[in-house]
Amino acid sequence: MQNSEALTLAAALLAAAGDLTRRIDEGVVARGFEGRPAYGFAFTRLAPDGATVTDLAAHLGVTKQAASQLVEELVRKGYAERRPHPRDARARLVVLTERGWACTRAAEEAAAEAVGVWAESLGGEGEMRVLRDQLLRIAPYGPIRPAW
Amino acid sequence: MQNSEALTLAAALLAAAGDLTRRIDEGVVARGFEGRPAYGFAFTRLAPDGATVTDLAAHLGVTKQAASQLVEELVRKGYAERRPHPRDARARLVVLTERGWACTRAAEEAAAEAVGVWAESLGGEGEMRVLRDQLLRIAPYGPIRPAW
DNA sequence: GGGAATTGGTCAAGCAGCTTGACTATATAA
DNA sequence: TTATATAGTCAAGCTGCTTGACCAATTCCC
Repeated sequence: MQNSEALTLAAALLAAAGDLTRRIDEGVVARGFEGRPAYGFAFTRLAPDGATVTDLAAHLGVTKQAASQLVEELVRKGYAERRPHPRDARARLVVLTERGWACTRAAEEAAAEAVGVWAESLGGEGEMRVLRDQLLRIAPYGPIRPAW
Repeated sequence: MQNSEALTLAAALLAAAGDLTRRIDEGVVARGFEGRPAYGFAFTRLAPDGATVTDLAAHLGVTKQAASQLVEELVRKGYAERRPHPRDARARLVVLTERGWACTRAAEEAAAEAVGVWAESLGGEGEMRVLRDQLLRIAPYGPIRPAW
């Protein structure tokens, strides 16, 4: 692959990521939730059993101070709540509220909708799975932080 | 594709884009240039024949004020210069200097290097071309702005 | 056990990079 | 000609992040 092609790939990746992020955010807003793009990706970490601020920071690729501010925002808007951590009195377990779950489902729906549009461009869902598997092999657990 | 899978795809896309952006930026710095990630993507627009501030703003997905500040930065660092536009006295054509071309090549090299690492994970360059073509079909001319 | 080092979380201040708003100069349309 | 649109810049403001300092709880290790 030529050098210039590689930079084109990077640009395409960023354009696609930006497009998807925007579509998901718009979809969430259209479903009656107020939010910013980071919410959806925070939810994916909080969803199963909750997470600490430090976990969330690592997942999003920001400092724990920034993650703490995000959690404060989520709590203020009623999407999450802080509970004492069962095994560590320093830590607090951040879990989704019912409204948080609803917003999570909205984000997932919006994501599915956006991906559906893409599937048409690519000619089917099979291709989407291929794309997803390729991406997951590239950056399986990387922090989700595509900002410039 | 299930809704939760779609959100996973989005996360993987963002993680991959973030990983690549970081690698390219580090590679450019390692080659002796000071810069931030936006530079490389500005260069891809300026490279062929130059561009106006407004062109650049559209390409990056920011306001023309932000693009103007970026150009000011590029000029100050010796990567670009402003010339009178041949057919429009309001506009100014921003073109790369020799140092700007050198930095562009460094960015392309860094991108190729980063993509090379990926190619190993995916099992070959052919797969990378598939990935690139898929992404280009998804967001062919979208603005390059993956921030949250 | 007990002191040192580590870790989880928050408060405070600062800043980079973007935005909106206002304005000038040139170009285009009526 | 007059009015409207476009290219660019200046100025101010704000959002979301960072670094630095700090306290409380935990873990390490002798």
